[in-house]
Amino acid sequence: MSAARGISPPRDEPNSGKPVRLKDVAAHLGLSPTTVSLVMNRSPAAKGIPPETQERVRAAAEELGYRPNFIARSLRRQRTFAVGVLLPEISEGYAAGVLGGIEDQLLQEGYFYLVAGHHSKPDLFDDYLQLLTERSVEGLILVNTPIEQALSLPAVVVAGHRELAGVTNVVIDHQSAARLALAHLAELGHRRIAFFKGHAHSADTESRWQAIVGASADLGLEIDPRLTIQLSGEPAGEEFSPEEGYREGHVFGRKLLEAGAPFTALFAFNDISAIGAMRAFSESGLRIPDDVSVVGFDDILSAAFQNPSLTTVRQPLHEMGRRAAAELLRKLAAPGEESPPAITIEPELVVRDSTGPARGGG
Amino acid sequence: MSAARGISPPRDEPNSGKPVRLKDVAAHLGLSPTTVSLVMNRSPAAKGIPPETQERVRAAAEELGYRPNFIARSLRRQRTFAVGVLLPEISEGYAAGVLGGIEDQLLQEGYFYLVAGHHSKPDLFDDYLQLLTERSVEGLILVNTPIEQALSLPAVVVAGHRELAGVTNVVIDHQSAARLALAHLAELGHRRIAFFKGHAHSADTESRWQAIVGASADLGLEIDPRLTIQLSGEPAGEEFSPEEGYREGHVFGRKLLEAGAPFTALFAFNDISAIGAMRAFSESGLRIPDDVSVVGFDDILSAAFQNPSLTTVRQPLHEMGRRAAAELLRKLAAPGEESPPAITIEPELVVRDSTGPARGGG
DNA sequence: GGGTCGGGCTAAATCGTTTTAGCATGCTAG
DNA sequence: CTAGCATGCTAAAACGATTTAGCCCGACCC
Repeated sequence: MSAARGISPPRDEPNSGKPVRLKDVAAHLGLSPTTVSLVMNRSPAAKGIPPETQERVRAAAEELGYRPNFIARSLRRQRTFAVGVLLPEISEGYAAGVLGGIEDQLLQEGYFYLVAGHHSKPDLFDDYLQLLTERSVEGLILVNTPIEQALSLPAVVVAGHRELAGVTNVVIDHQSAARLALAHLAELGHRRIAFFKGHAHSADTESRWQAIVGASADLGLEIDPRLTIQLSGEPAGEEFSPEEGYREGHVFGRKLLEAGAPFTALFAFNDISAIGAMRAFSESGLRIPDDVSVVGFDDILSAAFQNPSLTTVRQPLHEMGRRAAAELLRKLAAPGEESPPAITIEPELVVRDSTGPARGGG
Repeated sequence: MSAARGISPPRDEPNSGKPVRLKDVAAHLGLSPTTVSLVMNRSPAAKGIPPETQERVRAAAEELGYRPNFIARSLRRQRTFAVGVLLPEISEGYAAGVLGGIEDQLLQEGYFYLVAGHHSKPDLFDDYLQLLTERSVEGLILVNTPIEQALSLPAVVVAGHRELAGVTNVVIDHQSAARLALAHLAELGHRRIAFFKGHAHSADTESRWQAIVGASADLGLEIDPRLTIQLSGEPAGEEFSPEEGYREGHVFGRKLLEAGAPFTALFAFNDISAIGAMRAFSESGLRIPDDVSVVGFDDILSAAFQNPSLTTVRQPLHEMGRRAAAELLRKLAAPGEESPPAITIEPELVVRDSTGPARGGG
C-alpha cells in the first residue's frame, strides 16, 4: 500500500496495471510534463516546439498507451463536457425517443450526459438539479419537466410548460400539426369532427387546443362542444401509464357514441387514446374508416401495427432531441449571445388506413 | 480576468457568483480546510474535533451554501460514482426498458451513469469503451452488446452473447419462459405448434431455442421442422427496425400457411413478429384464437392494444436493469469476491385474447 | 563585446478536494 | 520539574492534468 509513495515508481512498461500518466510519458522521454501537455493538446503555445520533438512525444504517448485523465483535465479547465438531462422517466415512448436524439447529437460533439428520471415528483426535480450541478454539468436539458424557479445553468427544455427567461423551448409546431390533421379530414369531406383534449397537466394541451381552434376556423369547420372531451389524465394515486391512456380512450370513445351527437371523425390527443377509441368504435359495430375516421398524434410504434393502421401526426422525437442538444451546445459555445425563446419543429402527417372519405352526409 | 489572481478574493457573501469552496468556508470560520473537510465528511478522524466546532462548521457550510466539488473529490479519491452503459440504441424498447431499471437502482445508490448507443456498429463499441474508460467510470453495464475481448473494468451484461470470465450475465430464464408458453398451449390442447426462431445475431436465439426443444420434449410435443422458421433479422445495409420485424412476421406468417403443414398455434420469437403473423393470419381469413392461437415474447406496449390482444411472455425489463445495476454495485463494493456467472430472471406469462382452445383435431 | 532576439524548453502555480503526519498547548502523573 | 499524553487543530502532499511566466543558450547585429 505505501510501497509506491514518494518518488513515483517507473510506469514505463506496458501492462504495468496502473494507467499511464502524463508524467510517465514525460519521464520516459526525458522531457517535462509541460512539453508533453502542450504537444498532446496541439496548443498554440506548442508552435515553438520543433516538429521532430512533437513526433517523438506523440510516438511515446502511443507506445505507452497514454490516455489523459478526464477528471483531472476537467478540474483544471473547469469544463466537463457533460450535460444533465432531466425527464419524467426513461422507458418506451416520448422521453426515450427524445433522449435518443439528444444522445446522438451530444456524442457526436464529444459530450456525455447524465440522466435523472424524476417520476414526476416535484421534490425530486430540485434534488436532481442539485446533484447534477454538483457534478458540474455544463448545461441542462429538461424533457417534459415543469420547473418553477430560474435555473443556474444554461438550459433548453423540450415540451416545456412555461416560458423562462433565457431558456429555449423546443416544441412541436402545433399550428402546423392541427392544420395537417384537419385539412386531411376536411379534404376527405369530414365536417363533424370529435376531439380528445389532453390532460390539464400536459404542457402540450393548451397550445394544441388553441391551434385546433384556429385551424378549424380557417377551414370553416365548427367545433361542437358536445364532441370535445377532455382526457382526465393521471389517475389519483398512481403513476401515469400507457394502459391508462388506452383505457381512457376506450371509455371516452364509447361516451362519444352514447352522447348521440353525430360525427364522422375523431382527432385524438395521442395515439394511445386513439387506439382505445378505435377499439370502442369497433366494438359498437362501426367500421373504420368507413363509418368513422380516426387520427392520432405522436406515431408510436403501435400506431403502425393496428388494424386498421392508424393515421397520425408524427412528432419527430429524435429530431427534437437533436435540436435541443444542438441548441444547448450553441449556448455553451456562445455564452453571451441571445438565444431564441423557442424552436418549433415541423410535424409530419402519416396517412394510414384509419382515415377515409366521410360517410355521405354525416 | 487577472484581477482575481493571487490571494483568493473574499467569497463570503452569498450570491457572489462563483460557487463557494471548501477553502472559503474555512476562511470564513478561521479554521483550516482540513478541519472543514474532516467535519463535512464525518471522517473517523473527526472524532478529535469537539461537537461544538463541528456544529459551527456545518452551520457555516449551510449558511454559505457550500457544495463540494465532485470533480475535485473524484480526482482525489479516485472514485467517480459513475458507471458506463453501452447499448445498441436508447430509443428502442428493450434497451429503454432495461435502462429505466438501471437508472432507478443507480440513482438510489448515489451513482450516475453515462450512456452510449453504438447502433450495433462494432467499431463504435471500442471507441465508446475507450471514452467511458477515459471518463473514469467505475464499471460497465452492457445491454445487448456483443463484446469480444476481456474488459478492463468490472462489468455486468444484460442478454449477453457469450460467457466472459468474471462478468455476470443477466438473462431471462429461457427454460421457464418456454415451459410457461408451451404448457399454456398444451393445456389448451395444441399439439401442432409453429415457431419463429430468432435472428442469428441475437444473443437470446440459441438458448431460447434449446429451451423450447427441452420443454417440448417434457410436454410430449413434437417439433415439426416444416413449422419452424428462422427470422432473418437485420436487412442488408439497414439498421434493424421494428417495422422490419413486423414485416418479417407478416411474410413468414403467410409462408407458414402456404407450407401446408397443419398447425393450431404459433409461438413467435417476439411480439413484433407475432403481431405481423396475426395480421397475415387474419388476412387469410383465419380467426384468432379460434383457428390459430398466437403467443408472443417481450410484452411490448403494442401487445396489449392488438385486436385480439396478444398473449405473451413478459420480460421484466425494468427488473433486469435493476438487478444488473445492483450486481455491478455489489462487485464494486467487494472487489475480491467471486461473482455469479449468471443471474436468471423469471418471466411471466401474460394471458390475453390471442390464445384459446385448439380447434378439434388440428 | 555586449545587447537583443528567438528557439526550445521547464518550474511552479493552479483547479478543489482528501489525507497523512505532526505541531502546539495544557494537564497529569511520577 | 519533566515526561507523557490527550486535545484540537493544521501544514503540506497528494490526485493528474493545464497554463503562465520565464530560463538558458546560441546566433546575430552593430
